[in-house]
Amino acid sequence: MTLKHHESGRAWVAVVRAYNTCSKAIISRIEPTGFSLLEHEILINLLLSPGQSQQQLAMKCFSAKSGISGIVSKFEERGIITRKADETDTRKKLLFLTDEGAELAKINFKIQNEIIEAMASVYTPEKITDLENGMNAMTELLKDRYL
Amino acid sequence: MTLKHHESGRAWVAVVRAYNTCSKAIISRIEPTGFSLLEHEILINLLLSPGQSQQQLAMKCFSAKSGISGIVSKFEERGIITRKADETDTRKKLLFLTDEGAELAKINFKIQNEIIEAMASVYTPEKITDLENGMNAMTELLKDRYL
DNA sequence: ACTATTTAGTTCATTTTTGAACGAAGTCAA
DNA sequence: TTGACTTCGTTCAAAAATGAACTAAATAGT
Repeated sequence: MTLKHHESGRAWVAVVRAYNTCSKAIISRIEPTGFSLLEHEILINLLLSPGQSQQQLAMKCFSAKSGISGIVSKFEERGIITRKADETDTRKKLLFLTDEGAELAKINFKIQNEIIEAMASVYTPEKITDLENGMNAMTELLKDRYL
Repeated sequence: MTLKHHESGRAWVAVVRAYNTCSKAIISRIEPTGFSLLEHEILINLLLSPGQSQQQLAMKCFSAKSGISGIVSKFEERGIITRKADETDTRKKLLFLTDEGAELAKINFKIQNEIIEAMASVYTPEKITDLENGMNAMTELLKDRYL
């Protein structure tokens, strides 16, 4: 075994760097809104896909459902989101942004979009699509083989 | 403003999914070694680049230097790493794996390599290089513009 | 040489995140 | 229907990560 990264290792390090740098950029830009990165992601997810359950949200945000539960409760008290019992499955609580929540979410969405568009500008549109397909293929492979 | 992701947004979501899925895969595979993900990354970083300071390590691992400090102290007590004062700057403590530490680090490195090689297999080698270059370009752009 | 500023590492209090246990609700098979 | 099993959300204690204050050491400007 060699003690150096192969091409794939270097490429993955680059992905990790980009991911973390982007996270820091988003965190610093959303800081004035008062939301944490996880809160921000919850808002954006509900803006784009209203009516999700907390479990679904936890999976999409890659965080524990206990954490989602707490933030969602807090947001409900603040009047940012509402929980509606699923009629076909009363265990589930379907989440929706209130009008006020949607306004706040849109602000965060805009900030994030600006950063992501800037990142994407280093690529051509075809390469962007390639990137999406490649990353999705990697994810599926990992899930099949390692999870 | 639309309420849907553009191509770039979808691509970035794919990157985030791949990143998080890969993290989970690594975590589950290194679990038997008893090291956390951050500990794992410290080991691999020191294996590939011995003699780093704690600050450098913190930046490479994208985590707070206080956390690095604690883990490094623990590792030193366990005999996994040694701290050597930098001769030209006595504030700095240069970190090296002991022989035992290097053995452990190699095990973790192998596990991680296997996963990353598998991910890379969905791409051609040229595309891997493209990916690396693109991600590095994104990182530099973000640092320039947002950090 | 002297002060002001910056940098490296530690410590500790706080915040965030996680995981396990639990109750309530749904599913499935006998 | 019953009983076993799974899933959804909550709670809470434990673990992990962070940020600010601090000491010591280096650097820069005067």
